[in-house]
Amino acid sequence: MKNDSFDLKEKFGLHIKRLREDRGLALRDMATKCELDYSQISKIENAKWDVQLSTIFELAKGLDVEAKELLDFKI
Amino acid sequence: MKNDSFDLKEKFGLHIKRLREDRGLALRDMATKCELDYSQISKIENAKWDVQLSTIFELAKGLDVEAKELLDFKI
DNA sequence: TAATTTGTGGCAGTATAATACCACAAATCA
DNA sequence: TGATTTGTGGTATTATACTGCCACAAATTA
Repeated sequence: MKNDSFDLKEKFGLHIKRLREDRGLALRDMATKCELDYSQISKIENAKWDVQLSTIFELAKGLDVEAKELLDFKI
Repeated sequence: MKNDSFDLKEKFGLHIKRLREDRGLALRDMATKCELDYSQISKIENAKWDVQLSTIFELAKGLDVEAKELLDFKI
């Protein structure tokens, strides 16, 4: 895996978590809005995975945002 | 894999290819600017892979754009 | 206190992204 | 024409994302 130095996964996970909490969504709520298991989302937020493109688009569905907004954070 | 219906990988690949060609970069040129093999980039452009987050950021380095711009296309 | 909600993390199995090569054909150029 | 550049695709191996489930503790609520 690349980009390990500046901990991309961690920044991404925190960004997702922030967006979710801003919307007052529980993991289980968000999971009902997309094709992801709530435990998956938890793992993503906690930087366990280097998520794939299709997963990013699912997260966007769950958060009602455009996918590109999910990459809008400082690395 | 999710999002199969609207062919996310294909749209993404075409978007990458367009950005690269707009910059007059050959695959081998672009590959020198990031931690990707030129044959990898070819496969991504041709929708062979559901790329990971870290790979998206590498592609962005190779194209001198912000990662979020790589998700800025219509699905 | 009791019941519910919430987040975390474990598990096993499957699919596939990533890596690092290389060969080849077609296009481009000298 | 001959040399170089360019894109495509093959291969074998390794790592890990994903799936779907579930148990648990802590926090929240009634």
